[in-house]
Amino acid sequence: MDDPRQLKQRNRSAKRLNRSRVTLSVLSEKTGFDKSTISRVLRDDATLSIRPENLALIKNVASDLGYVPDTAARSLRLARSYSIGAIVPSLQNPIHAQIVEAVQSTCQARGYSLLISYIQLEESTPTRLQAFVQKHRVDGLLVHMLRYDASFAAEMRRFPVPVMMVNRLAEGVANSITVDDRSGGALATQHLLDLGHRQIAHLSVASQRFNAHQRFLGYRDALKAAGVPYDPDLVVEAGYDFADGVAATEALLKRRRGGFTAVFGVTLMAAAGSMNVLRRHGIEVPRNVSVMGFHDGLLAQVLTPALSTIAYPLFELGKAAADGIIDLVEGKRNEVVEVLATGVVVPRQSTAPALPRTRT
Amino acid sequence: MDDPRQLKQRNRSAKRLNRSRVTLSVLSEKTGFDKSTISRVLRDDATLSIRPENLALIKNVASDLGYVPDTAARSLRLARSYSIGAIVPSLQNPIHAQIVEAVQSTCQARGYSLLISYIQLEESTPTRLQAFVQKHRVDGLLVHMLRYDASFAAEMRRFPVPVMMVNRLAEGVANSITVDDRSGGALATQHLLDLGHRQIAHLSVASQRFNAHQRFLGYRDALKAAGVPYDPDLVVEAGYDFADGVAATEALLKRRRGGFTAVFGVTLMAAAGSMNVLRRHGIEVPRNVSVMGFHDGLLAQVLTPALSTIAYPLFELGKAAADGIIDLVEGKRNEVVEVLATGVVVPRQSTAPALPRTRT
DNA sequence: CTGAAAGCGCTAACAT
DNA sequence: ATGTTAGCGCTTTCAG
Repeated sequence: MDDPRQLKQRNRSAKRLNRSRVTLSVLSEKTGFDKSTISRVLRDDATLSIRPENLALIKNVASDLGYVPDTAARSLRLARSYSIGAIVPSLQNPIHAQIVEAVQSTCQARGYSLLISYIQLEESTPTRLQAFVQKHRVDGLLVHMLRYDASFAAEMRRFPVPVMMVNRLAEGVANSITVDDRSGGALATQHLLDLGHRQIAHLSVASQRFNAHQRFLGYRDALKAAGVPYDPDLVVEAGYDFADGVAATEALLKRRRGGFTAVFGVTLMAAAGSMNVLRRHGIEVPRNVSVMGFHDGLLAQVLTPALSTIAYPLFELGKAAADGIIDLVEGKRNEVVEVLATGVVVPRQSTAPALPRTRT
Repeated sequence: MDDPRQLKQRNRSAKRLNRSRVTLSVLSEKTGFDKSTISRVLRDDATLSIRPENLALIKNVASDLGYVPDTAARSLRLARSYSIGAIVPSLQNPIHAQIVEAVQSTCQARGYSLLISYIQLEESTPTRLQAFVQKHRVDGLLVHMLRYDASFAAEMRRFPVPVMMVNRLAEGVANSITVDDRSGGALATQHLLDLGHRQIAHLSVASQRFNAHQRFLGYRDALKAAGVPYDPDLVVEAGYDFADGVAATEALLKRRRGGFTAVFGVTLMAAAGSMNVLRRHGIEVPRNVSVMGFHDGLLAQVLTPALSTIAYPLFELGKAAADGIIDLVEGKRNEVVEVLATGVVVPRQSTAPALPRTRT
């Protein structure tokens, strides 16, 4: 009864469909033990007691035959899938790509797989998210979005599985993980103040709903703390992209030609746009004007001059998100509200001490 | 019998686990029809004949209740999952991110979901890939890799599901979709030749196994066609990254100071590194030296001067890959070997006509 | 220390 | 024009 029996099943015909999967039943036939026993052995079920020799036998046969439990059957039986769903706008944005990678590796480390869906913001109605959850039986949902509206939050609460917002302020939604953009904005501004700059322009963002608005508040915090009066004329509402940085800086130059010695852009891209315009106008960076970005990335290093910026805890964000949602799923936590500290100033070539008496 | 019966199951207790799923059985109770009938209705099974009124009834109830078929049960029953696995090295690389997005949207459009796995090259043994396939029951596998070795190819052939290489030359592996890098390299070189350049340096790549080697061959093709003798001294073996571009260009400058009027980098990043070094040495781009990259992307537009480059059919690549693997899965094709044409020259500010008589 | 049985939700073959 | 049945591969009582 302990002896593995040899079964011949060499139907290696052209039909690959026929290729018999190694299931528990197969292992049962080979080893003589019951499916249920084998299942428990392979899952290291502590409640099972079995002779060490038999345990070893079963494990060996399983690994020799390359047994891999079937996720579908498992999900069906357990009514859960050991997978997490992530709603992501686009991976083109390296910020998101980096977060997603961290999420993925953390999930993997904790035995979950990650199912990514690129539902666009407009289409991401609760109904669609519900359907996604139900269809794939994901155990939890991570939502990265550019913004969200309030009615959304209400629906989120009565979701069949835990939901968590990533990198978004989420009033009304129970679980979220964000970064303290405000103190990040202050940090960036402080860096410029430390270099002696007093006329610091800020390329901001239109809506108060965006994260970036917090950076603006941090900008004001730092000015205030340094006793530098806030001048609304130095703030231009822009956006996240290169083109936004270009447009905002053009506007700034038109509005006050030369009346600033530094620019703090909301974004790497916006700052890059700014540098581009400055150079086109013959304004040298950092000699005449210093430029500071936000977020770190390849882009910052590749620009000439390399962009000074704030390192943003993207990896930590992704990891915390994955850990958070899995904790929720496993009931290890009932609520997750985390605010990560922003990173650190990464000084590079785009910022330099303010020229004394520069009042062009 | 046609009348929907009202069932009370309002156990909206704190336990969300209890929240009863809408399954075929539930629909069966509500409508009075059998599960199997409902299943066939909902899948628009052509072999089923049913009264239009009943069909409508069933469909309505299903949608009212928000029925969503359970993927796990379906996979188990059908022994397939309607999902495609993708083995990707990293999404940090925007090239990959873009391809993956195209793959994803194409899969979605054809009713498949995409399961991404970041198995690293070193870990991507056939055994691991097998396990991945078996575990998730993916119907097909898309493999993006930086390189592969020959033994790999052999194992690939007897996989339980179709496998396809994306953007890799794959001798031995049946299915692949690649881009004609060679003519792309020729195109890039031709652009510089057209501008009057004759001393065109090329930052190449070390191994012949890389795609980029094809670009080098294209470079030689174009030179030959133009009757410009190939000078090995103008070719520096580098790599894909910014730092590689920096190092290679430094080497080039040391080797022959000024003996070239243009640089063709294998990559956007390498070209960016090159521009950086050139500027540091006081060599103006494009006035003194023109620089040409390969692949298009945000990066190219953001650099100053904006980088001239070759648009690469990234989206098409992803789409063709997804379509190919799904065709294989569905038996619509038995083999997929596609080579896409490279894109087109995107001229920007980093290339300009060669100065006449520049023989520094 | 181990086995038998039931059932998750679905679909396909075979009944009516 | 619809219903019945069986079973995909797994885990969980409950019995020995």
